Amino acid sequence: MKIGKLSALSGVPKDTIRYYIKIGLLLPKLQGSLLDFTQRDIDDLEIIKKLKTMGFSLKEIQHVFSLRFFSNWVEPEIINEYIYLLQKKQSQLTLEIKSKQKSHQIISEEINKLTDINQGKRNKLGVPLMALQYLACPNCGTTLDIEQAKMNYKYINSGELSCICGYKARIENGIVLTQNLYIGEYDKPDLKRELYRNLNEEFSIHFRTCSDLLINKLRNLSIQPKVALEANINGCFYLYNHLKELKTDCLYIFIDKFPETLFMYKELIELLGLELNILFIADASTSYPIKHHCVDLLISFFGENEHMLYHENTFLRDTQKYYTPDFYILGAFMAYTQHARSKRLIQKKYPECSSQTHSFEYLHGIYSSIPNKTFEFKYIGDVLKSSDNYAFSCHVPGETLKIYYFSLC
Amino acid sequence: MKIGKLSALSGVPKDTIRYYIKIGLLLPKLQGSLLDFTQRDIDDLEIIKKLKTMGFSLKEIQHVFSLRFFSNWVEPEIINEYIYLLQKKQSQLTLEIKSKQKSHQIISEEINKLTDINQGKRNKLGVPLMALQYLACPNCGTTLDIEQAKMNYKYINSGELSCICGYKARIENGIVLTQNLYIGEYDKPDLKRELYRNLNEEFSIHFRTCSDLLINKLRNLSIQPKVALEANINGCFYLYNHLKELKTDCLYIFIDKFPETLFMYKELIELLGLELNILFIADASTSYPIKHHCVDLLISFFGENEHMLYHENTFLRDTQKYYTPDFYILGAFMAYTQHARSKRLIQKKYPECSSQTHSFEYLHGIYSSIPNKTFEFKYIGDVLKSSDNYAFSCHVPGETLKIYYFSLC
DNA sequence: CCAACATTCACGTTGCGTCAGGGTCG
DNA sequence: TCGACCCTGACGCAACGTGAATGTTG
Repeated sequence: MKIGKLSALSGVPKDTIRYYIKIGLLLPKLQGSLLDFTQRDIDDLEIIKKLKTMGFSLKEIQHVFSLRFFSNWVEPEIINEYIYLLQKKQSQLTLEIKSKQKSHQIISEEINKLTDINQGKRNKLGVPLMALQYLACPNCGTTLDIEQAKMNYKYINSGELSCICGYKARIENGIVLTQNLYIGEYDKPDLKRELYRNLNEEFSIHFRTCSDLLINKLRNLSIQPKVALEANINGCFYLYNHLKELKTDCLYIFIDKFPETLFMYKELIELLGLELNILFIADASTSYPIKHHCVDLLISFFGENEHMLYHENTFLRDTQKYYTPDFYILGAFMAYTQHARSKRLIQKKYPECSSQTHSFEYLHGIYSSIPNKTFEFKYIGDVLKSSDNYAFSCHVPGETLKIYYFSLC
Repeated sequence: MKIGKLSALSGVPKDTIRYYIKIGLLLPKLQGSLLDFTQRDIDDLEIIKKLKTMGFSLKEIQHVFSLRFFSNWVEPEIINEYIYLLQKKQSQLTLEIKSKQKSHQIISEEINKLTDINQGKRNKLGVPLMALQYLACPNCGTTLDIEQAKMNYKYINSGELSCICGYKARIENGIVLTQNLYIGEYDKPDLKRELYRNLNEEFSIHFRTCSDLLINKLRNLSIQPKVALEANINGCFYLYNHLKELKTDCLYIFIDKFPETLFMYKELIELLGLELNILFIADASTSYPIKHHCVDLLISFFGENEHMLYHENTFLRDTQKYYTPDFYILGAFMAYTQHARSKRLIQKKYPECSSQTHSFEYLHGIYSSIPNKTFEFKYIGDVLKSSDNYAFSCHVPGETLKIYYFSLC
């Protein structure tokens, strides 16, 4: 009988049979180079199957086979040894069963804990009163009037913002909505946070490494910021993952072109029950209703990558007017080499894209040219392949996407 | 904190921690080339431990970590996904528990079956009546007288054998005991069959391969033997492992220098309940109380190796007178190369040993010189290392012990 | 200067699965 | 000549353990 037939007969894959032969569990005859199985081999295979269902390893089965082969299976000592093996295996199984039951129970406890988790305090957020001093008309720079405001002791929930020059905006659900809506067709709000679901391992590790570097830098800053800004949070929202570590005496301005994205994150942040001052602004331009020269920290976690998909210049240049003289930037950036095909794919997919997209040299040039500031960066690693929907779905597998952490102080 | 401290603190081996780092589960800071762990790493490690006790694989833990890292652990969708993972793991555990319980039960059944096994019929053996025609005085070749015999319809259990020349032997417990007792000090009866316990794998496989070849040859012989002989069974007893396959119309003569060994095997064989004609002879010489020219099959399964430890010549030469003209031999032999140190160790340990011990060339020469016979052999494989107590405890590890199957027809 | 740490690298474990590359048979 | 078999050999997985060779620190 050839191997195919034995396999069909016994239900054991051919490779497995060959493996058993290799380790000496089965010793079929050879006809030339062909294996030739007999009834003995069929019987042996059945015994192997049985011992395997009992939980024996192949090595242990070897041992049983050798007992069997050299003993006619009648010698009391041998039978007793076999029974001993069986009993040992049984008690081993008992232990394993107990351990698995324990695991089962621990999981039950964990599930119970989780169903409680959302019962914690919930902290409804809005435009913090302390943020009002930073609001200003983007056209004339004067303070904005507020009408029909609904508020509590700490937050404004809704109202109408206006300037004598005619600029208008409103607060809805605690979020500042300007009249600069995104009308492009090349981006959509990521309300399911899918970006964070399909992270491949390589990217994820570099991502977290950057993240660690950034949070450590933030912790050890000699001067703590008063006003921090993170924009383009639909693309990647760094501070969201570190809210618990943030100081409460700072104003955090989170800007995105999609109100939906902001609403989503606001609700999620409310679940955390934190006492943070957060100003959410929905605006698709770079003319924000905030005062000039008041932001002293910019978080740009792949923010420049995102920004330059829709603008020719860097976010830094487009928003330069908002920063204090001694502001600083912490961020991360991903870059392709100059002539990477991935780059051209991006430019095709995003027609508004900068000609300098994903160019670290360009970023370096711009950031280094800021007077009185030091641009520092660290090369973190390469990603050779991105998951679908990631890196803007334009990463040609095999091309190196370099990940950088940087700071401008 | 350095790795040693974290290891001591958490109870997780250093190598394991390093492994977790390698696969990106832990991402500690680096200080030069030294790892520097913080509270975050301690927490992560605790979570890993917990998830592992729940039965998650490291890859699954990776996934949980990524959920945790990117979600603040409050987003309902993420929490639900985690709960889903937990539940999936639980049902997987349930399946595993059931499977193990099944295994446990199967083992119980097997143990029950085994306790019944020895209840089978038992067949008390003795000197078969049909063997009497082959008994003869080794001195004068005449038939032997039997006195004070105890017997049933088939076997003689005890009695006194004598020849007019003065030769004496007796039957005790169904075994023929001559007056040639082993008085040497270099061998002992192996009543625990320890030889077969410590077989290493390599040897075992070759052993079984030889065994298969031999039994197949035996099955396919054109002329079935009438009288088969196997001696030196204390060293290795081939036919014992194949009794169920033997024809019942043949006389099997099993000879050994130790009555104890024969008694042991006789009892074991009785457990099998077979209807075989077996003549057990205890004799330390090669002058057996059997007729000349009556044996037509000799089984020499490493028998020559054993014999030549105590005799200068081969067993074949020493017992040539007992064979019919058209007898044949089936056997196996193990050999060292000419100047192997293992060989010299054997000669030191067994001072009565042949100068040609373990020499396949010598065996080949002797066996090939038998007129009208063909010596065929097959090289089976090498053994580089023998277990303790095996190959006469003289195998220098690394030296090749060659295994041969052979036949003389 | 030595011991006690640390690092990287590579290979072994178990029970196969999965190619790649090539042979043989009808 | 093609497909259906067969062979050997190598590599991969999980979760580390175990060395060896080679720093680094107190």
